[in-house]
Amino acid sequence: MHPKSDFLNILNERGFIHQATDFEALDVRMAQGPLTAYIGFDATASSFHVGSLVQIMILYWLQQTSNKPLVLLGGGTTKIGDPTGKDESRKLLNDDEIQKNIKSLSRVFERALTFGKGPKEAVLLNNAKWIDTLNYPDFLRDYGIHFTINRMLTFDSVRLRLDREHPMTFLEFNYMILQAYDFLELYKRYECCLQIGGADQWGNIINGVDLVRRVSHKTVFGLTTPLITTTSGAKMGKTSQGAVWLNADLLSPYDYWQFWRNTEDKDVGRFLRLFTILSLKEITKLEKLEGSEINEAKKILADAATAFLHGEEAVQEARTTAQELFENHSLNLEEAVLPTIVLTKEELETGVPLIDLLCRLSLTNSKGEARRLIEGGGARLNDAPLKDKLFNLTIASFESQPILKLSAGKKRHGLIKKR
RNA sequence: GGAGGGAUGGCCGAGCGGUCAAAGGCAGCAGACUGUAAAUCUGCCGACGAACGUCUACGCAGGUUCGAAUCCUGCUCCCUCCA
Repeated sequence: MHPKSDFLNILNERGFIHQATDFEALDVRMAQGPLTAYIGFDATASSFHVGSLVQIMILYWLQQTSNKPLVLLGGGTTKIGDPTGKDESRKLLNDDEIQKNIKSLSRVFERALTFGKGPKEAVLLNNAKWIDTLNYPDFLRDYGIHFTINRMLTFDSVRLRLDREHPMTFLEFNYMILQAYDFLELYKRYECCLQIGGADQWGNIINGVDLVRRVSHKTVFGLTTPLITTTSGAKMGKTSQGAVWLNADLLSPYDYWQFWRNTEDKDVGRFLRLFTILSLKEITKLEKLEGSEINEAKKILADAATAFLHGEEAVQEARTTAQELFENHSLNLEEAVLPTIVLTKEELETGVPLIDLLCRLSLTNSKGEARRLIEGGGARLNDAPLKDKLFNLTIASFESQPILKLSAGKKRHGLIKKR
């Protein structure tokens, strides 16, 4: 497969393509000149996590290849709840929560995309704008007529539920119609003729393609990306501390950097292609590294992925801290970007239990967990294992240094300062 | 409307009056080995407490019992069959 258009060529080389409605025709169209494409996102949480990063990268590449990306945040559709891939309906969010989520979600695009009114500038949209004002009977007459139940029942999102004998409400059943309508609306407003989404969105996407053809008699396209898992088959990005969030207030750039640094060997090449904007030439070179040398590639992956999201400055901080922490074992505690707590004089006089410190630094989620960590030998103060679960931190510990490092295991660390 | 089956910890799934904070698996955490990898082995894996322990938890609300995830009643939701 050798696509003629820059965009599809890049996507193809980097492993972004799973399925397309008419790949050849789309390629011809894209080779002719810029086009407008959209990706829709749910507003069910206040931040994206790494699972959505593939789509964000694609928006970036769209813009880099002179196409116009539309970012659609589903203020309207989130109220319905996408049943795709779920066995049970989600609890519904109210308008307030959705509004807040949209605001918080949209920040992620600031660094990846340039927004504006120009031909290749991105536009951020909220489908509540057209969905909230729909009139039920009119909508049914104008668009309901284009959907048959027979066909709707064959879509995975519906069929799997039915097969498993799980209930699907009429509300959820309508989701695909509304997503199809989004595509039509964007076609009319922006001449958007390509929708991209994850592999699970295929059904929703082809419904949109069909609707545009039926209503406007135009051919538009759909393209899906593969579901990204690690080589071990696990879905990417969950830890005991929660999901790998993209917003810095939920996951610090340092932790984000660490996430990529800890990539499995076998995933490095694939992830470099997908989640960084490094040239393929460079990636090919990095992929050839073997044995422990592949760690260099992992660092570059972490740098590049973090830079894309959080900027160069955050990378420097994260990398310096990581290097001192893991390689030189000489952490400059003054400048390290680790979670930090500051203890008052009074606290140090009475003494602060080690267990509390672990919790306050979010190294453990409960006191019991902290206790177990200590018992298991995973707690360290300035790299010295601390097996006394009743240990009390007092001013005495600060005698030789002003800042202490507290660790849970070899990878998670926090700092303790005194006022 | 009638008859029957079901709802268990983040997920899957056993338990069917005491020995149940609930088998087993997955996920997660820590230790060992390594390369901040994988695989493997070991330990941990509801909350609080130094600890005897206390509290919360087997859909919800009551009840029987010395004692209930387990029995009874009502309710909610799901499934199957009949109308």
